[in-house]
Amino acid sequence: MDNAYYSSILNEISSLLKIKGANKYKIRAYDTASNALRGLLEPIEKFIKDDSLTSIEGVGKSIAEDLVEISKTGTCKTRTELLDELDPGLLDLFKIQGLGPKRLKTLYDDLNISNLETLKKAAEDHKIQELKGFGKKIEETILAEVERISLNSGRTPLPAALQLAQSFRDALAKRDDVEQIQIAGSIRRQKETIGDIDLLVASTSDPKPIMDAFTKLPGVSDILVHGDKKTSVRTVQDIQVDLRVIDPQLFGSALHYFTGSKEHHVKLRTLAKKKGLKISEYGVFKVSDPSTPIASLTEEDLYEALNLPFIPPELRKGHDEINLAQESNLPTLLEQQDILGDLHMHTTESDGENSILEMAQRAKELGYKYIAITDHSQVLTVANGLNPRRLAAHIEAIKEANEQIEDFTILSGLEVDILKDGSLDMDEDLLRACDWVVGSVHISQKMSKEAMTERILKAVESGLVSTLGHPTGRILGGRGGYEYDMERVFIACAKNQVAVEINGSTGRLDFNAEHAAIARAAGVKITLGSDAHSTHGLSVMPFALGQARRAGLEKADVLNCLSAKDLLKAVRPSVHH
DNA sequence: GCCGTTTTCGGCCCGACTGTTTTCAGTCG
Repeated sequence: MDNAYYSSILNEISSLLKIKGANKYKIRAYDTASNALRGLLEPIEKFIKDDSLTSIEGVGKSIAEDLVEISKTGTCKTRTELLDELDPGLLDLFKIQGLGPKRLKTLYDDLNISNLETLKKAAEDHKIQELKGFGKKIEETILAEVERISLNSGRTPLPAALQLAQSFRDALAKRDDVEQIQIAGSIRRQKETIGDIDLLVASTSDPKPIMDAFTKLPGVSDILVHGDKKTSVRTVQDIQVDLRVIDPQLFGSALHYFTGSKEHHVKLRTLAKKKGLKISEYGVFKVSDPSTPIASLTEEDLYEALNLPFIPPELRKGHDEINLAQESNLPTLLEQQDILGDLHMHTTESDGENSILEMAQRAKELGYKYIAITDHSQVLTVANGLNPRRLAAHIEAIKEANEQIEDFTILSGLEVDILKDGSLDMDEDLLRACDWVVGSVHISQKMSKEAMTERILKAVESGLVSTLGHPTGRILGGRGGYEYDMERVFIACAKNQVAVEINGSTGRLDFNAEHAAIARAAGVKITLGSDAHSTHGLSVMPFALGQARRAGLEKADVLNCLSAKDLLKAVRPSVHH
């Protein structure tokens, strides 16, 4: 069981406790612990073995006992007792906007509503509006929400959400009364999937016309909230967009508030309180003087008022970033200009749309010093993968192209398939002849965890692979990826000097930040690759960068920060000696 | 339920908006 599983169980307990009407701080304790587990760099089993669960911030005696039980049985008494008492179908009802724990409890107690079906029936029969605290409007909302949820649910991949956010941002930026506009929320934190889009506008004029215009933008299907300071709409893609308009003097504190995460705010505001300060979207205030903010213009000012260094948005997860900031141990995050090359791309030789030279020229325009050309190997017939004869010729063609471009290096390479038995889909001497080899699993993804682990280990131990390409195989918002013992693979990668990739292609973002952070902690180096299939595709690198930053990676962790020469020395010691 | 260079008991972030109210609870972020 991975940490995400433990985290999800605690989260479920929290939801059940809410319906039960438990103490809200007890509920929060389960939420806090759930979030803390997501930030761990080592498997929970390790903490259990060392009897050190309570060293995790937010995990005390009770939750530690729950976790031990979960490791043995997959569940725990706290959870099973709640499920005996409450219907598990209730958990689905949390997706309905406007229904929180209190109203859900009323519906459950008074009308025995415990799932979406019974909820829909009761709303259609107009039973709900008769309940105390409910009315006609809520009943209508419920019906609309049940319909919406059955059609669509879940989070939107970051790349798609960013595109939508930018279109809203650009539309509003044209207005004269909009002095400044910025995308905040989980997009700014580079979360790989997005729940809703948050936009912040700075304006000295009346916010109302701005918010009215916002509700009338193309693509808006519903207006959810329309107040003096905040407006929320839903788009035709069923994504919620929140807009807040604020005085420019308060932009920093508002941006900070609107960027989140919620967990970061709770921790930071608790710290502020201990210092006799109060933080809100309107600034940092002394408790003794709640009328004049001591910081509000920039986020830097806000952190400074708390005697902290600036914490980049990507790190604001409510994990250990505030502690690190207090100790001056925050990582110096990787920047775009630190990335000297792109280490995964395709050309017309397999399934790409552009030539070697076209890719190189575009990469040079983007500011890179080198690229690796990594077309597919032969088993991927659908992608026109290369057999040994064609690869030999391709290596020559890459060398020729390299002669035709100045102050730039084109590395010859291959994205070689890791076959079902762990062997590599190419002759060994040709793999040795390549500068750079991305080893990837594409075919036969359905196999047992044990077999997949052995398969990948064999490739890692071959000494021929530079980096593992899109290491989980997951598709963002699609299939979940194959399972294997990541800890064992990381240990082997560190030992054999094999890196792991953060693949920036918009459908993948694989590894994500959480996996990359765990890999780094295990001593594994990271590579970034666009997996571009055209010159256009080279521009997705910021997504890989975003995951790297969210993982807390520094220059020293990422091989793309090395020169082409040093890069090759960092991997495959038996090939490059 | 968790936590503690103020505390092992008594706290636990802060504000906007809506609908159902007659001054506010519930929800959301």
